[in-house]
This record gives sequence, C-alpha cells and structure tokens, in this order.
Amino acid sequence: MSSTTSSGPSSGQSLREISRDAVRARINEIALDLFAERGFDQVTVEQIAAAAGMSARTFHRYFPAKEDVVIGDPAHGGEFVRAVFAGRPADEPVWDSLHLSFEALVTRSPQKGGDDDRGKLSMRVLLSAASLRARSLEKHLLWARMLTPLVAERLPADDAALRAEIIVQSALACLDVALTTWANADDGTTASELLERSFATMRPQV
Amino acid sequence: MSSTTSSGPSSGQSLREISRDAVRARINEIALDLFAERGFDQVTVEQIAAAAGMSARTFHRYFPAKEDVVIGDPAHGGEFVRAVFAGRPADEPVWDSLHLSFEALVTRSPQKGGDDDRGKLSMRVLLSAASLRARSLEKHLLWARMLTPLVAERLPADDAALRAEIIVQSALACLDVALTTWANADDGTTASELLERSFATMRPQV
DNA sequence: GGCGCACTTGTCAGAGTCTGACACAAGTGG
DNA sequence: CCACTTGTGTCAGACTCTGACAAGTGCGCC
Repeated sequence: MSSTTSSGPSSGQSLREISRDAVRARINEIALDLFAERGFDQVTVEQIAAAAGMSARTFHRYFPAKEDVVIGDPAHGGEFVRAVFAGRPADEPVWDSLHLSFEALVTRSPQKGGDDDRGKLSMRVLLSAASLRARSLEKHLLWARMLTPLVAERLPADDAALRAEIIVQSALACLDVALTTWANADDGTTASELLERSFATMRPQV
Repeated sequence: MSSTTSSGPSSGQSLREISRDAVRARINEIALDLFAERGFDQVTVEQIAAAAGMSARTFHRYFPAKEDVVIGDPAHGGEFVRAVFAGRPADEPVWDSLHLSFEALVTRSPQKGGDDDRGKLSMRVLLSAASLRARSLEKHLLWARMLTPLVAERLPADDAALRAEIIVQSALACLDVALTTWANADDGTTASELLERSFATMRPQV
C-alpha cells in the first residue's frame, strides 16, 4: 500500500496524496466549524458529508471514524516528537529532552495554514465531547508506545521499563494539561509557557 | 434517584438496589468470560443478553454502553479514593497521600466475591480492546476532576490549579502503569509493589 | 486514438450500538 | 380490589461504520 505505485515519485508526495490531503484538510475545516457551532454529538456524518459535497460513504474513506476528523492522524505528531527526542544528546536528562520535544511540537503548531485560533478552536471542540477526549487519550497511548523504548534506553538498567513508562506518561500528562488550560485561557498565555510550568511541577527521581 | 423511595431503608441499600446489583454482577461475570474467550469486539450485546437470559434492551437498562460492563461505575472507585485522600493529614506530602489512596484502592480490590485472578482477567480484557482503554481513561479523567481540587488546596497558592492537575494526572498514570504491568505479569508480583515502584519514579517539586 | 489500469466516488445493503415508546406482568400498599 | 411502581419484552428508529458492486475519471502505453 505504502510504497511503489508503478512510477514511485521520489519527491515527498505523489500527486494523489496531495489531493487526498487537501480534501482531508477541507473536510476537517468544514466539520470543525459545524462541531463548534452545534456540538460534536449534534452533527451527523451525513451532514458533514453534505456540507463538503460528498456522500457519507466517501467521508468514511477519508476518516475511518467521525472522531478522527478532530483528532487527526495519531502517527503524525507522534513521529515528529519521536524524531526530535531521538536527536537529543544522550547525556541530557530525559525529562528535559521530553520537555524540549513537546515544546518543538507546540511551537511548530501555528497550524498548517490557519491562524493560531484555529488550533485553539480544534482543541476546544476536542475537549467538549467525551468520546473525543477518549480517542485523544488513546492517541497519546500510541505516542507513549513510540517514546517509551527510547526513554528506557537512557535510564539506568534498574527497572528501566516500568520507570520509562511512568516518565513518558507523566510527560504526556503535562502536554495534555498544558494544552487543555491553553485552550480554555482567554488571555494570551502561550502553550510553551504552560508547558514549561507543567514540566517544572514534576521531576523524575534520578 | 439516590435517595428516598417512599420508605427509605436506612441500612445501606434498598431491596431493589440489592437485586439490581446482583443482576449487574451476574451480567458482568458472564460477559467477561465471553470477552476473554472470543474478544470484546467479537461478542455482541445480543449474545451477552442471551447468555444472561434477557433481551438486549434489558441489558442496556443495566449498562448504558457495552464497555460499561468491563469498566464498571466510574464514581465507585473515584469516590473511594477521594474519601481516603480527604482523610489524610494535611501536612503529609500530597504525592504520598495519593500513593496511599491508590494503595488502599488496589488492596481492597480482591474483587467482591471472586479470586484475585478475576481482577486480572478483567484488567486483561480491558487492555485488549482500544475502545475499552479509551473508556477507561475517561473514567480516570473523572477521578482527576474529583481529586484535583483537594490536591490544589494543599499546594502553595502559586500556580496551584495547574500544578494540582499535573500531579493528579501523573499519579493516575502511575496507577495505570502499575495495574497494566500487573495484569500482564505472570509472576506473583503484587499490584501494591508495582504501585510503590511507580510512585517512587516521579516526585513533585515542592 | 483506443485500451487497460489505478483510483475515486456513489449507491445499496447490512451489522451493530443505543434510545424512545408502548404494553404487559408482578409485587406493594392503601 | 385498585392504584402505583418497577422490571421486562417488543417494536421502531437513528446513527456509525463496513463490504460489495457499478460507474466515472485521469493516465500511460501500444
């Protein structure tokens, strides 16, 4: 599925993929506005599809589940964070490495095209429905599975696996809380600032 | 809902509630075995209901959602933990108080009637399906909302709200990781032991 | 140009979860 | 005996998600 389509285009994405991503982005935009206006549960897939000019079946070909419109591709952010973390020096305290990795994530965010408010809107919608929060936490679980081995490597052998899990989960909790309070804040507090304060609250015992 | 049914019986539960809980427990038992055998997604509500000798509609009168059979009532454990925590001395470090509260939770667990294995089975089923994990994390979110205010109270005023959230979330992460590894462990490692090690890994900065 | 090929989309049909409405049985208390 | 409450079954419906088939579109190749 992922590799050769006869003439594999070496430059990043194939034409099809570009178009696919564009449609995805459009659906996301439309759906987000509907959700923000009427609430996640009050909008049916059929309505989103209609607003985007497609059938409900086609919607599901772009997003396996309704929640995925808001959540996005779990692998994207996860891979990004993993890469940043992997690039940190091995003698840096893991907690700081994690902090920096998430910092990089929230900094690059000023989302694709839109303003910063777009990200906030997305986050607010995400927090408004229980099923969305749940799905989002599941995404973090995937991230945890990507990060934990790398963290474990840097820990003293003693109980490394368990401790790595704890540390990663706590770091994700920091990210979660920081973004949540950021989304609910009306003042200009930046996500980085909240992340900083969050990471300062806890510390792994070296 | 909770209070007077004409002649409010002062001794814990009304007769109706006892019967209701018994039916719930029975459904839970039957369903858990089916899940363990065939997998959560491969068992339909109708099949559970049939095995329990009732219609699917009746099943849903006991459990709003299929997942709830495994998850249980979120308020139960949460209220328990909240109560234990509230009883801890105010000068005890919050991290220790949280540890003790969760410790009390996992210790009282040797589930209602069954052996300890019953709890492990339940946990394993819970970990086997994504939708269950998600729902379970949501439950923890509710617990967090119950605990955070109490924790915030004990913190120095400076940034208490944010820090309380971080600490509670991290504590819940410890609980989660401890129970997860416990469920997957075949040796006789106790949950308390794992919880102990988990809580030892991180520390809030006082 | 005509031909297949890959990909996308729509329609149809179906399974599964969950909810509301109604009717019926059974136990309780006046 | 008559309400009243509660538990249950049946029926109908909304919604999400999936599989299968048919039709349309753009592309390279002969």
